[in-house]
Amino acid sequence: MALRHAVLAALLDGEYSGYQLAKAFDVGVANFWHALPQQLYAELAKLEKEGLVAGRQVVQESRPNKRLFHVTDAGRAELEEFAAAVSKPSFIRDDLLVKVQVADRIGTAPVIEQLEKRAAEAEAKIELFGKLLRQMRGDADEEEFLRRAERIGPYLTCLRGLAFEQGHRDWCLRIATVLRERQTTHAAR
Amino acid sequence: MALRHAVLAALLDGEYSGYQLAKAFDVGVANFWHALPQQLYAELAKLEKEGLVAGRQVVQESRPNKRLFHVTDAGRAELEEFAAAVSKPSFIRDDLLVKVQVADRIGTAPVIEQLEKRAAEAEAKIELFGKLLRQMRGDADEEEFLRRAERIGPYLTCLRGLAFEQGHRDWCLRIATVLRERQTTHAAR
DNA sequence: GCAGATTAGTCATTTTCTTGATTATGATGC
DNA sequence: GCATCATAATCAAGAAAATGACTAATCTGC
Repeated sequence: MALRHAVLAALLDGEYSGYQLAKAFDVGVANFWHALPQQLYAELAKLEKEGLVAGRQVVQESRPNKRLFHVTDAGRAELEEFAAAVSKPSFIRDDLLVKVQVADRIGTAPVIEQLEKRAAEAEAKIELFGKLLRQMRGDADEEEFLRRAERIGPYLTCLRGLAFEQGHRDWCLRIATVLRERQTTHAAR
Repeated sequence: MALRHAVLAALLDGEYSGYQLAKAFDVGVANFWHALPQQLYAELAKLEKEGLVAGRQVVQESRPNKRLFHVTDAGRAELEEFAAAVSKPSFIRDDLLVKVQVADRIGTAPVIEQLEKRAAEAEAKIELFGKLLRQMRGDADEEEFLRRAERIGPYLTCLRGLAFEQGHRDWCLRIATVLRERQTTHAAR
């Protein structure tokens, strides 16, 4: 029961269709969770059956009809319970780390390539998150915004996303450099 | 097929029993992957059946007997293939982020507590990783070590673990402070 | 005017991960 | 001397997540 609460959290800020949620939980903007469309549609169905969210049909002319969902009182209560419960620790789980772990034993070239590709992807996300943050806080500076604004949840999670991507980018570039230099100096193997 | 390669990677540095692996993949030292004992025993069984690892029985007197595993040539080939294949992007997936996302809507107190607990856990890991790094590089300074040492894979992944935990700790403390200050100034809700 | 992208959603299968319980022995703490 | 911890592993069940394929409409670019 994990995606469940992420969906409720995302729906707290308004009505969204499964499709819209899917976009938010996919590339980039997934600043606090990630999931595929199929998972979201399935989770929404379950949540609706349990009365934690409710949907309403919206008939569209130029587009397929859609269903917009919002959190019910029961859903809000569920979220409150969740927020008070102990959270499970978060672990890193990343293909690239496994590859780096063995890079010096089994050929560094392909790993270096991937590190640099990753760094570029991280860079793109950094820019995206930077834009989102600026958008959210408007004219105010950050301190000011965090003190006064009504709604800061999304800003705070986005900050974590930004820091994560910066750390990721820095590490990727550093490791790529280290491996590259060893390639030329160690020459052999 | 992901844990699979993490296990192969871990076994690259020597022979380990399922139990030993389980400890390495559990708390703390899981600097590049995390898994429970049951998963590891299951994965080892599969890997052995496919000939990617081989085990040998070690009879012990003062302890239950154990089986030590090592990577076979086929296993090493599998790892090489894996290292060259595209890696799937890494996503944050963390209960706490979900809670922060909704904290300002549904009671901040329990979330602040958890943020501070997390920060302390991160701090503990930071110290652990710091010790591990010092241990691995011995007398040499980092630059020196990374240029000259035979085996640097585990050092590099540990660096990522360290940076991740530092980022995590900093964010937790910052957000806890922000939420706490809002609690007193915003007073209401 | 047609290919391809975008919006909107569903179904089925498989893989992975988590939870919980169970066995057995020796070592360690008090 | 008894309780508990550490070593070493297995089994079963269930929840969660990932993969792949499919429908159907409209809008956009060339």
